[in-house]
Amino acid sequence: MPRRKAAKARRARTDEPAGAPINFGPLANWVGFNLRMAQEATFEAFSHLSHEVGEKPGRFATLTLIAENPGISQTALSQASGRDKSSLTPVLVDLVRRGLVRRERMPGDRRSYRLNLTAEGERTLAKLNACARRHEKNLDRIIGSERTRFLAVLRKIFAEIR
Amino acid sequence: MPRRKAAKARRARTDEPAGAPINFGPLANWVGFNLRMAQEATFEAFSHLSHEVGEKPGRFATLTLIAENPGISQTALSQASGRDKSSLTPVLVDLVRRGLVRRERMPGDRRSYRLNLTAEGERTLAKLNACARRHEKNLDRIIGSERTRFLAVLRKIFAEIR
DNA sequence: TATTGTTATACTCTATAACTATA
DNA sequence: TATAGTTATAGAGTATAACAATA
Repeated sequence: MPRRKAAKARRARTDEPAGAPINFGPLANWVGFNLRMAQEATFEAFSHLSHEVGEKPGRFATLTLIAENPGISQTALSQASGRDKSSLTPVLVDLVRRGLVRRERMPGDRRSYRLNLTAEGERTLAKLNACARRHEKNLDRIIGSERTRFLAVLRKIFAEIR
Repeated sequence: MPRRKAAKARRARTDEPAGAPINFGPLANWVGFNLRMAQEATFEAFSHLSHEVGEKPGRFATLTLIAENPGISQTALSQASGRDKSSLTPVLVDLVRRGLVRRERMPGDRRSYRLNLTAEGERTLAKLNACARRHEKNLDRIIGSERTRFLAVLRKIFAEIR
């Protein structure tokens, strides 16, 4: 798990009594840098939770997108997640093999598949949603009353940064 | 560049006239998800700028940490960046080969090196800092008056999330 | 014995290009 | 010709474990 180290580094900056005081210089004041640190730490925390229910964190978005867009094609799914379709192939092979996703030929166009969750897939997604709720609760505890404003800024950045 | 695709996906959600309206379901309201989307988009934007000056975005933090902590050892540097020391070896080999970093044996302890920027390293860091300033200006334009509060929340998340 | 840095190796995630089978 | 999905392959970035040199 690549995230263990990151956790240790974070602790080094917070818990550590002394040792070697590292200077982050201008980095410490840059939004980009802090955005990255916060995101990595957050992702790592969610990773832990999802591994507890036996899933990789990356599966969450895939399962959600299939659940919310029943019958979606692999190409549409890859576009929605911003990844090349070839990156999706092994993910779907795994999800189908484990019985979480059902893949059927489109009736009208036999080149494409339509994707749906199986009952097992729904159960797994429910478990991941429970993780996400726990995770969000932790974040809410930290963010407090800023939540709405904070979320609005994140969305604005995503929509407008080039 | 893995980031091209992400850019396309973002555009798909914003510019696109129609096509296939993708449902993001509960994902759209989760802080964790939005944090990730914002960070990926931001990192991609900085990537472009740093490639324009012929550097990888990841070199920025490494060069800054060396500049701000002259004579730092590889182990200390790896801890500061939250990566294993073995991950740093190829990075430093590259930076030394390109004449950006000077590596000298510690006088007192001949196991370790002390790292410093060369004049060329300083120049490259200056160029990357210029990128970062441009990048921050873009972010500031988007974030507006929220900046201080937004930054405070990011730092709080990084410090407290587990 | 413990620590610093390197090497060997592997894993994850991603991409591009060439391919197959349809259309 | 064009599109949906797969395969082959590669690259970036990370990790662990074993090692050599030094402490």
